[in-house]
Amino acid sequence: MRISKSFIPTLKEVPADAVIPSHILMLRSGMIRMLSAGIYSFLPLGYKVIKKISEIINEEMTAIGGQEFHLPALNPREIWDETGRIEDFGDTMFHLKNRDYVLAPTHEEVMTFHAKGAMKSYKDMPQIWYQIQTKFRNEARPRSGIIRGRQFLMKDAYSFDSSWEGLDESYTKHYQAYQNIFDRCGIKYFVVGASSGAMGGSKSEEFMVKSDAGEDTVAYCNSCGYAANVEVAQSVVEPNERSSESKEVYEISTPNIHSIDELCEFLKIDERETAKSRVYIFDEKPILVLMSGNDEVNGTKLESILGGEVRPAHPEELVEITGAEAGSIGPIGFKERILADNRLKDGNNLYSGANKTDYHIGGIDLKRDVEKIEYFDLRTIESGEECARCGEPLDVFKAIELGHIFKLGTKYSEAMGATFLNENGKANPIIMGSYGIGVDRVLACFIEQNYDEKGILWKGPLKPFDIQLLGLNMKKEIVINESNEVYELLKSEGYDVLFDDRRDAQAGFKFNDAELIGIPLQVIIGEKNVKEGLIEIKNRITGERLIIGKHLLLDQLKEIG
RNA sequence: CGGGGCGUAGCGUAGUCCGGUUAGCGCGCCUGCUUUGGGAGCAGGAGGUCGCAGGUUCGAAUCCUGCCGCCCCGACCA
Repeated sequence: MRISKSFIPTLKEVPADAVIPSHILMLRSGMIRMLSAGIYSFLPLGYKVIKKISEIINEEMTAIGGQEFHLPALNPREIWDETGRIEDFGDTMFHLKNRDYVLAPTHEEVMTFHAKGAMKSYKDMPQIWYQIQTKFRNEARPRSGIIRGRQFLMKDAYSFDSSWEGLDESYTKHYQAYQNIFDRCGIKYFVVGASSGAMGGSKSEEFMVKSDAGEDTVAYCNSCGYAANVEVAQSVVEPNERSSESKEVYEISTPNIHSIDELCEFLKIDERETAKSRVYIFDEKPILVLMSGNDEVNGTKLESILGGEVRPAHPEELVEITGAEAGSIGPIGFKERILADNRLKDGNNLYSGANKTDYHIGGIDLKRDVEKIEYFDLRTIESGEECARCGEPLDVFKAIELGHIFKLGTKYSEAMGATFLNENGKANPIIMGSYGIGVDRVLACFIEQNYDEKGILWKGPLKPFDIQLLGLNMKKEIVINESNEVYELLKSEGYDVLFDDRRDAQAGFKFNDAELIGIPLQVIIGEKNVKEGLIEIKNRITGERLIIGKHLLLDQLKEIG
């Protein structure tokens, strides 16, 4: 493709609104442009890569028996009412104003709708159906360029099985297909156990990419490979030691002390001698959650223990419930349910709030003084804690979710009445799985993992072109002729070539553009070399230059690769 | 949704606190000449509802009010 006839609007300067590398580079290299917050257009160069990713996904899905669909983004509200997910999604779902339609954020409902009545017999299954299409979510805060948008390209697959063993098989197939897909794309990733959240179902795993731009936090053990979203991650934390003697409970005046750090500073004590209180509302009733020191409550763990959603109590509610403001709340005298983290188990001589603003209580013995107390693993784990599997220190870092596979079970088939007849002629709900990949995130993640100060470093099958051909002075007849000739030659050999044939651009300008776009191989036609029958090949990644006789060009390119 | 920042030409920005020429600069764009292996030089030129609306004032990019948009942190996130 000739650049002079293409639309590849590169930018020399960094757009003010872009912050993370992939966003900056996609804008600068002319792959995307923003239309509105979280809504991006793919320009030809960007879309070309998207299609390459899609093609890899298609091949791997076909390999496990997947069949591609094209589904409506516009959905009647009823099918979402059937599964109750209008409420689950809440404000995250887009609703149309002038007709009772929603914009689909995912496609369990539509796929189940089609499976219903079509999968009549156990003989009709297994099936794997998938699509690669735009999804819509009314994200409260889009961010990080393409990584979190209000509309995004997602591949989602659904498996339909007549038995739980069949689901296991479909799940395993997808797991393997996903590994193939990400490996082929050249993405460095890892797999974590995850919470299935509002999707429902039992087992789920996420394919993650380590990145500061990520929105998930994961724990990873470099030693044994244990990996889990911090929502569910566990570590070994021994309960605090119990002193041999319990002091009496006593009240302390602690004016303007609101945090554990302030309390420790004020009383000259260690944070492990304190019990932090958090009040949550579950099922319209308050629950006190006690944590050791500054340990953070893990909301996901709390919700799975309680079996439902919780929310933190508002400041006004705190006063109403406990009689004290935040910072002075504690277990002594708290009349509702009390949960405590395992680390506090049977602790004594603890300091906590007095349920009286600006007062704390010391000498608390949880065993003696707090009758109804239930202990659970409620902590959010931290970097450096011991791996629950092998005991080595865990690494905790941010990551981007690229893929997510779920064993859905019968949540959707039951809700929508999608049943089949089994061997005994009995109607059973179809057993489903759901498997997603953020296609445009694959692009962003690849760039996050492959760039330098000059631009993108493409390699492998995602590269938008094989070779960038630079004609350095396209006003000189000799360079024009030579580069046109080389262009035709490379094309005829099957290379996909981006030909910088711009007449007015300076050499340095072309070099910088080529490095920004980042095609792995550059073939450079300069006047001096042409006159000596020479041609230059440059490796974008290593910067290595080779000047060779023109007749050796094809051999040399084959050798490189 | 809470907190913070920003909005001036296609891009990046100065000016805004403290109101007062014709809103300035760099890049890009157009014309011509020169240059041609690391983001060219000279000359000439085009391009602005200063986010929108209202208000204060003799006078508003600048002050006030409301709204909209974008970015960052947080909350939320199948």
